[in-house]
Amino acid sequence: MGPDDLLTVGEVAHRSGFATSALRYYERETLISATRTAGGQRRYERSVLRRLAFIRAARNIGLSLEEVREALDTLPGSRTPTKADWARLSRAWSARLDEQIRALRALREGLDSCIGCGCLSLRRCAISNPSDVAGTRGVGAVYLPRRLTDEQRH
Amino acid sequence: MGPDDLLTVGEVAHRSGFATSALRYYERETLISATRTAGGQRRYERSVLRRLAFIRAARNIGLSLEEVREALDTLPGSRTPTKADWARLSRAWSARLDEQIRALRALREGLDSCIGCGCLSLRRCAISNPSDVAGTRGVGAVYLPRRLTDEQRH
DNA sequence: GTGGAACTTGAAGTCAACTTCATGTCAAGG
DNA sequence: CCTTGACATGAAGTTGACTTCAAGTTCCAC
Repeated sequence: MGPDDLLTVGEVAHRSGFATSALRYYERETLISATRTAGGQRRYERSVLRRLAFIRAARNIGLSLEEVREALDTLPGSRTPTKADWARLSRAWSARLDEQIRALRALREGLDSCIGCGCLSLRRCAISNPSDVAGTRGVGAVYLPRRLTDEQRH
Repeated sequence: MGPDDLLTVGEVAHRSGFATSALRYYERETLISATRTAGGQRRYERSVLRRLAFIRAARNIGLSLEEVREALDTLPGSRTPTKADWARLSRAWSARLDEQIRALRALREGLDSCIGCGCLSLRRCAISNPSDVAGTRGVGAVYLPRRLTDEQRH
């Protein structure tokens, strides 16, 4: 009956595009799971690949792992998730993307008017206003990612 | 002739919206500078406020401090930057914003088609494809920021 | 001239999402 | 049976952009 259909970390890493270290990290963070061989090595079911695809997609869209976990937790624990399950999760992203695009456009419009006067006024300029749309709390960019066009992978 | 027109860190912090710790950090990173009193306390010229407004705007748009530094370094060292100087720097952002919006729209379209089938296929789905548009190198989201609507400041 | 708020410093801590390292064990082809 | 590549672990390191801390100093209104 074949080799029991289970995948090693190396195989999962190769097929998912994640590093093995990332897979171990995701396991610690309870985003994925695996059975173990008698010797203690991980063995993954095929379904982990779709789960990892979801994780990558979510990360691409900008969700934190915490948010990914929350989403994954809404999957039925009893049965293998269906396409409809995944579609439901993905659908929620659409609104999020719309919102982000909207925010970006607003920022761009503000920028256009700022360029006209070169002001960047602390009080009037929407772009540089600290208490305005952008709540720069926490780490990193508020509106946009870095390195959008930097696609090298090692 | 008035109190010499110089600002303390506290004043600059209050008027710029940055924490004093951030101002010290920016100084270490040579993004801003200050003179000192006989006793060693910082005193800022008013022009630092516009510089900080630029920094905040750039951060809102998603530039790293490194990129901000590069931009600021193109300002003339000899004279006080004019509105035209600031406008020139801001203009460069417009293209960047356009690019980011474009990438977001592409992502959204891909998502729409993915929702249709619920696939998230590792091979076919543009959204979850590891080697596709998103080169998830470095830290954080590739396409989008987190916490876009989370505006609390403390 | 004094009290206390505001300032100074370097060092260390934080956060997310991993990666790297050192050291040791497992699995399977020859 | 043996070798060797793949795997295991916990601890520590990385990055960017700061914040927090401890301990001491300065400024200035009264």
